[in-house]
Amino acid sequence: MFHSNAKNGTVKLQNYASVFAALGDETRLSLVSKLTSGRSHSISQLAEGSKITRQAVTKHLRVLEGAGLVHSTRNGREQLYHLDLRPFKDIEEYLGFVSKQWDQALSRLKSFVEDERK
Amino acid sequence: MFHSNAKNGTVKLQNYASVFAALGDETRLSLVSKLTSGRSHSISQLAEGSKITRQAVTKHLRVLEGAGLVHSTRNGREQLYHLDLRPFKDIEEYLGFVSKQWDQALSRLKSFVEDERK
DNA sequence: GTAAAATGCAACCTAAAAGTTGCGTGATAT
DNA sequence: ATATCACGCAACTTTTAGGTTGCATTTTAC
Repeated sequence: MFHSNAKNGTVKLQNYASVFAALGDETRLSLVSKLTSGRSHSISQLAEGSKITRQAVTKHLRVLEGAGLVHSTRNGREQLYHLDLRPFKDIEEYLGFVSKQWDQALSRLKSFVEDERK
Repeated sequence: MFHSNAKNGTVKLQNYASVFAALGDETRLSLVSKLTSGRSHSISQLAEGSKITRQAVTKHLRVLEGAGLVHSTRNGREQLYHLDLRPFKDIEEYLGFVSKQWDQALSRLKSFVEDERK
């Protein structure tokens, strides 16, 4: 199954799935929420106050990075993570597409029923 | 972490996570895509042509149902599934919220830098 | 009334996800 | 120079996800 997005790039369902899956975890959602501050955050910053270990946070960040939701750069001994909005926009668009399909299908069904009544 | 949506209901991050997680699987995404036709589909209908067993499809449908993305009704010996757009709208809104936070944070940072230069 | 269809349920298997501990290695502050 | 900070990596454990097979139950078609 395929679907073309705004920039006319063809995106496989698989790509969407990996982005959704990356966001499908409370810990990662709260990491994302911390990263919306605009600034880059180091792993230690992102891990402090957390109930899980720094190493576990690292794993989550790599899942997010694998889905393209964040990128990282090194600065001395720190690894800095920041958001990339593009995949967010992509799935937002996909969700809009699903809604649109559904709405159109419903209105087709509705007019079909109305035609049947005549 | 909390976030209020359009209908002023307070939604926990956990709820979003379960919706994202439900969509974070290729098989379930293609089930959703089948269900956008507007009509209800039975489990057997949804399973035919699939590489996995009918029982596995049932499990996926229950994950979707658990996240509120689909609902089911019984009709004789058939179990019919149909989409519910609300959770789709919810996470679409959440994604918009994240983008907005990020954009605002960036513009604050930008004006901060500009102030520093004066 | 019997066979076939549609489903539910339980037990089981396997692989992956989520998390831990332990240790090693560069950067940095003092 | 030497602690200490920030991190990477590897091994390991536990839990969950995804999938299967087998069988029972309820509808429905003929």
